[in-house]
Amino acid sequence: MPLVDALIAKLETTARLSDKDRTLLAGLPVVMKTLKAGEDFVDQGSVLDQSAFVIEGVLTKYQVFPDGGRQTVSFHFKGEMPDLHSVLVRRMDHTISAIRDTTIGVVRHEDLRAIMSQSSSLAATLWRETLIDAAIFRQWIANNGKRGALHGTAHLLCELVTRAKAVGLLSPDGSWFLPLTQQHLADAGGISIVHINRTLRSLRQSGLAAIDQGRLRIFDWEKLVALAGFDPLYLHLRST
Amino acid sequence: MPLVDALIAKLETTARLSDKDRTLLAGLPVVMKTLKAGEDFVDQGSVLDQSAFVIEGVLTKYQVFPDGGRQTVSFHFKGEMPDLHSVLVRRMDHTISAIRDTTIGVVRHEDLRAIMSQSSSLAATLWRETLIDAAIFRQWIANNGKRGALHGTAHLLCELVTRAKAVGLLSPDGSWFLPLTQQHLADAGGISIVHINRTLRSLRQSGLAAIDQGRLRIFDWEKLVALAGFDPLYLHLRST
DNA sequence: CGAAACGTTGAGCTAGTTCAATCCTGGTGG
DNA sequence: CCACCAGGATTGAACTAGCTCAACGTTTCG
Repeated sequence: MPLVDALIAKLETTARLSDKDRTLLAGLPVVMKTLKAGEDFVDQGSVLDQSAFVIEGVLTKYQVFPDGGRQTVSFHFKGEMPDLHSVLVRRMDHTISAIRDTTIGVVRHEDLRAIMSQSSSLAATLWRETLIDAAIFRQWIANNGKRGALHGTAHLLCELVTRAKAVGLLSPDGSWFLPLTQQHLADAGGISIVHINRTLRSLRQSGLAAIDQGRLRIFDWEKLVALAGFDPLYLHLRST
Repeated sequence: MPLVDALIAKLETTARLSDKDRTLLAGLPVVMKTLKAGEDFVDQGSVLDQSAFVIEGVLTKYQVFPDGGRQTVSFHFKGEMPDLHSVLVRRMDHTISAIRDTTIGVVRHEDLRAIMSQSSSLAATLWRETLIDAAIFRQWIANNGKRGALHGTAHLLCELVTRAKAVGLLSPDGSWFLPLTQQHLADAGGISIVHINRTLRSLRQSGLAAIDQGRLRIFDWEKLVALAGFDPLYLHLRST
């Protein structure tokens, strides 16, 4: 299976691609690269001339503060491009690293620009991806702000499961080998690892969802959605 | 002064516009509209066929939760387009309203698409604007997450002053008639109005900044920046 | 002047933190 | 096969940040 298929499949969860656009994407020169768990591959402050998409694994984007604190601002799964924005905004305000061993496909900005200039609908599709990322950021502002730990964590889980499902990462029984530790969830929510642990316990004890041995199981999707106030509209998935 | 000048001036704070792009923008059909303080002009869930930019006044973007809670996700000043993304992502996941009496310029998506198809550099400039908005969202995730009330509020003030200065909203003495009440700041930070009040008091008592009678005065920019951990890089202003 | 909106403060409560200890679980060397 | 180790998960206890309720002060404006 060609490397770009992960990217194409992801784009098709939110947009309709023309045959021409699919062909242009398929012709994109891609260099495959493997990252070790915990490896940074884009540094805060650096300038890029290439972007990457996830082929297999998980990436995270985070900021580091002067005092050493860390705020995670996104997670990226199969097919997603965490640094697509670097095509137009070259200096990075965050670090991107691999959460576990991850395979990415690297494409040069030059080549991306070339296919976008050949198809304005493809350019629009890529722009639209970054706008959906922005909508996700808006939800995360609420997760870390008004929602508070319990509702915010529930919302995050709803979102991650919905996104993972869209690109076919869930097991047939609906569970998911969630590739995140409690530390990762804590860094995303801006809360302590102790508190994320207690928040997850609360979700488990109310029979909504549980993570055990790395596997996320949703027991009561309706109730979890209600608790989170989750409306998948902002993800703009074609299937919902 | 033509209505679009506010938009053009704002775009030029972050991008270089060609004569052609400036001409295209200047030819954009704009309908001026005035909004009363507190008036919603885009509703959560609605579908738009037009976008707006601020001519004079302030807009805010916020989400409303099932329980009636509210999370503000952005403020918009002169020249900014809070719903530019609606060109590609039509259904709104948030409400936009005027904070005080505000004049906006409304442009049809159709006309925006037309000028973008005539100039790919103009299209890129507009796309880039939405990417900078996304970078601001990332900072707000941190403001409401890891930074906490004091550091997060300091960071927000640094950002707002920097943005206001870029479009010439500061008085000659460096102060600014901040068009936000403590309630607005609280909704942005996801904290209570009582707590924002105490946070501002703390900033005032440490001699960093004070808001009195609607006027924001920065006493010690260096210290405020240090407290906030503010690095204006993410705003991508040409002047810094 | 009076009303409405905004700002300020105290007091008691709740959510979330830090520190520290303990417990799994999976992997590795002998 | 087992002992050991490292990273992650879990818990208790004491502490801090932030919330709610309620009262009161101040500014603005008709």
